[in-house]
Amino acid sequence: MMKKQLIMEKAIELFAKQGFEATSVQQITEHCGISKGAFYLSFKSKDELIFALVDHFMIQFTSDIDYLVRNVASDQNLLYEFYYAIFNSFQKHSDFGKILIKEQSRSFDEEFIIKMRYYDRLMEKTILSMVERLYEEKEVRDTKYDLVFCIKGFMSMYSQLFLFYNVPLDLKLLSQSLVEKTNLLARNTTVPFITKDLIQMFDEPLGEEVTKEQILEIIQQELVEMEESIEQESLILLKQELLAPTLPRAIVKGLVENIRNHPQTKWISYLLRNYFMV
Amino acid sequence: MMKKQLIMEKAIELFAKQGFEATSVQQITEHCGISKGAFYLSFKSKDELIFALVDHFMIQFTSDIDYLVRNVASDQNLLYEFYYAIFNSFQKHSDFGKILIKEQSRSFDEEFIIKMRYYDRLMEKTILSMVERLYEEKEVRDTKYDLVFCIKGFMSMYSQLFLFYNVPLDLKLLSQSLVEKTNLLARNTTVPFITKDLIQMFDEPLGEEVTKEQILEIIQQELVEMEESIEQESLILLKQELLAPTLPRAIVKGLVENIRNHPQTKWISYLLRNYFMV
DNA sequence: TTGACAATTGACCGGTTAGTCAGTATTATA
DNA sequence: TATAATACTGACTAACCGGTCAATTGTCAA
Repeated sequence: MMKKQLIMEKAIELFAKQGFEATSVQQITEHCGISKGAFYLSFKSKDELIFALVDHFMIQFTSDIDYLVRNVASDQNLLYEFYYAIFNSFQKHSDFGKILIKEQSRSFDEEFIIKMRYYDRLMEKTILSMVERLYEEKEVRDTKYDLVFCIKGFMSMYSQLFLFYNVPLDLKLLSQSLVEKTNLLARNTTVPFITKDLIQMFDEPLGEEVTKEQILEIIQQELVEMEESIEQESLILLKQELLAPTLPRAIVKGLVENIRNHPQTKWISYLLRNYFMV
Repeated sequence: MMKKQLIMEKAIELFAKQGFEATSVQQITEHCGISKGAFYLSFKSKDELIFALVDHFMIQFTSDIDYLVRNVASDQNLLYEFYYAIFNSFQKHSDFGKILIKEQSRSFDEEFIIKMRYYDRLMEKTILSMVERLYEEKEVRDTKYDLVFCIKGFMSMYSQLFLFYNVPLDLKLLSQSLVEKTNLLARNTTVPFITKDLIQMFDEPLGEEVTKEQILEIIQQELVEMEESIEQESLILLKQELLAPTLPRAIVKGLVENIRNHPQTKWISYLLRNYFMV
């Protein structure tokens, strides 16, 4: 399974430079120092690779930001921390960001569009919960969907600076600047455009919640590939808890926290956080 | 030359659905009901087709918006008219809009990137001049570049609604909503991020102005393909004026106005408006 | 009706691609 | 060390691509 990692890392570099279509499997394998056949031992097809890449990064990105929004204690700093984390992530994974922008060309690929829309809506959900936490209900009741839209607009607009110019940017100033803009819009907007009705017109309800069985399956799949570690032990305990709840909430929360920083289990941590509501 | 038109129209449909790379010349010609060879009578290559498409639409879009910003009399309405025109155009040409978004995947194609960056900067210039006209210099001196960025962000964010959902949207309300947001940001922002210095770091000076000779060449090229009309007569007079200025400004302005609404001469009208400064 | 010219066709070419598979090398096991 | 299982290789295939050009069809003046 180490090969999978290697291929993904090398493929990102090439995709970012040349785009997905323009990069051949041959090029990737040469860049990895392996044969073409070896590629197909790790991935069933070239498409499976790009999907794996998208999942790998979007899962990390989405669950990191969600964790942050749930766990920054001070309302005062939340918005700042949010923007900072977003752009820090864009900066760190700029190669993947480039791929994401380029591969909007795949927007005719049904599977791809559904996948992206799914992560997009998870992010929207997170932003919305942040907005609802930060501002008075009466203040933003009618305008909060516009606000979410504007925040996403700021994110996408300013992140282009990271992706297309290799200029070192002052993340702190940028975050401050966007905090001010967001607060201005949140506290003074009176003419909303995106109403709840409008949202519902193009948002079919977010696919039914992930079920216990699905989570168990993901856990099982992950367990077979893990070596002995705190994460593995935590995951086993969480699996038992999922089958038959016995542990106190505090312990469950701690276990979920244990697996939060491992890339392979981050997603499970996110799913369990939602499932156990800890 | 009628074939060219036909190919461009049919190609847009296919590109919007499938993307540029994924659409073969064969598919295009089949969709047009012509042979593959006939395609190469109108365009030297597949690339030349996409460049022609980009030029055709971006020229119209850019010069229409620029004309509007220069000619809406009332400052009161300008911003509203601006947004309305933008989204109206996105709605009308949503197929081309989709191509534009998808073909950011061509960002490794040097020629393409330069072309797009050129139109992007023309648009930025227009927006900046609007901002400078609408707001007090002392109010937006330090924040106007951020403001331009935010306006572009609003444009790109909300235009996605037109491109990805076939929902009839209330353009008037949307424009009003964005006017309010823009005014809020313009009048209250105190923490700028994009400074003039930063702009200059990634904006090499906008390519030297188009010269008189270049304009003459474009006019000449256009004249040979034109049938007798007011536009043709105006263009001939403007050509003479360019070679030896004799006419009063009012007449020049009128002649430039005459050729503004013809798709083929719109760009010339834009260039001459800048050249004669009328 | 003829013949010269222009417009149009589609089989064809060289090149590239994703994906396969028979065979080879490596490792683990007994 | 012998055997079995696994990991890996790279030549090969079938399909498709953009682009060409000899052959065919259409047009119109004489």
